[in-house]
Amino acid sequence: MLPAADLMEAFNAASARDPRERRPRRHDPGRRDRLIDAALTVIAERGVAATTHREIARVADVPLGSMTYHFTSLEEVLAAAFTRHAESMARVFDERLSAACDREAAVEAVITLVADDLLGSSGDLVLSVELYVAAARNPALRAVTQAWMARSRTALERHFDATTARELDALIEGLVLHSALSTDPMTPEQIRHAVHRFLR
Amino acid sequence: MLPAADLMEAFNAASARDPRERRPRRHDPGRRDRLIDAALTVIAERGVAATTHREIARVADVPLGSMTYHFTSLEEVLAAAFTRHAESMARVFDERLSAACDREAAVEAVITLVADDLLGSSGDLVLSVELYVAAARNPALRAVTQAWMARSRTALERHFDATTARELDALIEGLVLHSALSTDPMTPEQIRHAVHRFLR
DNA sequence: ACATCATATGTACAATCGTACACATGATGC
DNA sequence: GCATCATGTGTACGATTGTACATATGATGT
Repeated sequence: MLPAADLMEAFNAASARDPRERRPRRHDPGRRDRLIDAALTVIAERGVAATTHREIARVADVPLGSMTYHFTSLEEVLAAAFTRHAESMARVFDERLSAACDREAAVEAVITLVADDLLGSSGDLVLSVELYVAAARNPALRAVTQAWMARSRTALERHFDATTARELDALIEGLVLHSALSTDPMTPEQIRHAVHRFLR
Repeated sequence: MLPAADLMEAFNAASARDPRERRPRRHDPGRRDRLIDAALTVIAERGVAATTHREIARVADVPLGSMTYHFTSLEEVLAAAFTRHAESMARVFDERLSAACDREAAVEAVITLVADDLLGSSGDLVLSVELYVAAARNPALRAVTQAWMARSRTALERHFDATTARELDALIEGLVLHSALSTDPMTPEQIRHAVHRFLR
């Protein structure tokens, strides 16, 4: 066990440094990327409303000034963060569906997508809803969501006709959102039932 | 045409009163209700993030102090506003479905619900998504959404079995949200097609 | 008539915010 | 080596916020 003095020193160095001493300059390439990730963490945990320069900087453990150096405004941070989130979501979508070789496999891919990927991480779900709200009032973010939706629809069209793809996309959206907001989320079996019913 | 002086006077009286003169006291029963409506207006137009005491007071044309008199906190305002919104939505749901006397009419009711009621007023849609986000971090609001979902499901169960009701509820959610976020919203015909396909 | 008190109004205050900006430092190209 | 400048760091400032609170007024019951 460490002496109390050492604990205090470690504590100060890690999080609550003595404000009188300047923190050592760090060589930190890719800090901008880390800040975007930190922004996503904050948005998921606290919401866009609580996402401030200072909070992101605290999570990323960088001084406040670093935010204004890497981003010209808070809007730019949010745009970068949501763009990364949408890209990440779309990639999962692409991968699942391009791995399916026939229609039956595609149906299974959709079920896995909803039950595992989308409902599995509550953080991603919250991020998506936060994005929807933010997009309602920010044209740049609206473009992000539309690109994302177009991409997921295209992925579905590898296996389904255009009309089915669009309807299925909506069903997925509904199943995920509805399930996530409910006290008793739908089980994978219920998801499977709903998808099969629609595609039967 | 009014003289400029009269215009100025009207302007001052209506919105930008001379701060030196105290505004006349108004007998205003039901002001609390009006404030909740004003809050809903602000949330729909500017978002929860921009919903402040001062902005609501401005929209309702009451002094700031009136907000803190009628509500102990901003959270209470939001809770009251979203509760009213959910109640209003649920009522529409109830009315449409209780008016249907057989299953065929119920299907038509669902289609009307989505295509007309839900997609018709973009304000209500925005309010719903704002509520979802707010509910993600506020237990009181989560209870509001859950009560709302339970009620709409019950309304559907007047005409459909429990499993179908739940799946249909999710589909409705997806169709509305998906359609609203898209550049080209689904047409009533497309909505009809999707619902019929699911319930066929 | 008049006292009471729920309601209405105006203002102050500390906290927090986005952003600007001055200064420090070391990686990099020459 | 060494100058340069991209990057890192600390701090200040005006604006806005939620909330508290002092004061004003008229509807209501007696």
